[in-house]
Amino acid sequence: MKFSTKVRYGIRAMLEIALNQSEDIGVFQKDIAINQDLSVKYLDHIIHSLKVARLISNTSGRKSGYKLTREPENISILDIHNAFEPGICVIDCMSDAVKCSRSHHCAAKGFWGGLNNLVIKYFASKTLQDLLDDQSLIDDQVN
Amino acid sequence: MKFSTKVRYGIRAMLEIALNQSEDIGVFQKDIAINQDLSVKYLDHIIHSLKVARLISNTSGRKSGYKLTREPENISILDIHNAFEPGICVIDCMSDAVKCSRSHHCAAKGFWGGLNNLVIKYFASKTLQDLLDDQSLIDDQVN
DNA sequence: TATTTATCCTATTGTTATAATAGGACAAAT
DNA sequence: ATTTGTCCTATTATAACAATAGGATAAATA
Repeated sequence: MKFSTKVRYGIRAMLEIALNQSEDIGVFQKDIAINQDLSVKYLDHIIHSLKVARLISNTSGRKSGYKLTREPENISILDIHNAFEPGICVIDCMSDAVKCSRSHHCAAKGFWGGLNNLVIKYFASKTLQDLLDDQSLIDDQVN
Repeated sequence: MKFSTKVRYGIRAMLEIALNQSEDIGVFQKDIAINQDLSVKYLDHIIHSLKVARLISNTSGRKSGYKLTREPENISILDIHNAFEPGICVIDCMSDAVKCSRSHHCAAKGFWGGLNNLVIKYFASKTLQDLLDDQSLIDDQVN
């Protein structure tokens, strides 16, 4: 059970934008790549997904940089996750397209369903602002 | 984020044994395969892992069938999970073999760590007996 | 003792999802 | 006119996982 690299990088990219955006200018893809040790090319895909999900934008085109479309406290980690995945689903027979013929008399179904709900709830409860607060604590410790 | 087929089948195999074992005789691999729609050959691997983890045994050799080594209320789903996986680890940098050089100043670390603990706690809190109880409820509904 | 057969063991193949790279088009800024 | 940050699509690598396969072993039983 592992979360994908895209989700992990997506969170880091969002953090990077949140930390470095300012009123007049956003954050360049290149700078995100440098600060987060990612290839600019690979970051292409990450940025694209975040844009499609309308979590970031670069309204005035090139050279404007990327900014968050909402306040960090209004962006949940579930929002970020779902920019890359169709949703949270710990096993296939949890999804709508149920294949398992035994699902109606499956004793394990309740167990997996409970886990799925737990994970969704956790992702939904944490916001980008929470991670920014964590970042502040870390930075304080260093200084 | 998906749990492996082996873990899912492992839980089902354990349920099958718990439901059908008796004082004098255990459950045959072949019968588990038939009842759970799995190939006998694939079940080989599942059974092997469960044996190595000492969750089941067939002490008197062939024809004795498999029995649980402990009471269902003393077997957690985490025990079953860990018969197939080295442990629960939602992202690689959670593992002991930490590769990520940014881990000491990573703002996302707390988020992932919290999730990891949550999932472990859930797996540890549920026992095979809980699933047997669920099974009883399901069976009651049918009758 | 020969045969059956459930289990045991190891190797191999098939399959899929993911990670990452690559090449170039486009359009705004200078 | 040229630069360059972004945009778009295709392709390749890679690795983990799912599943099959073939045969060895040893206990039961005929």
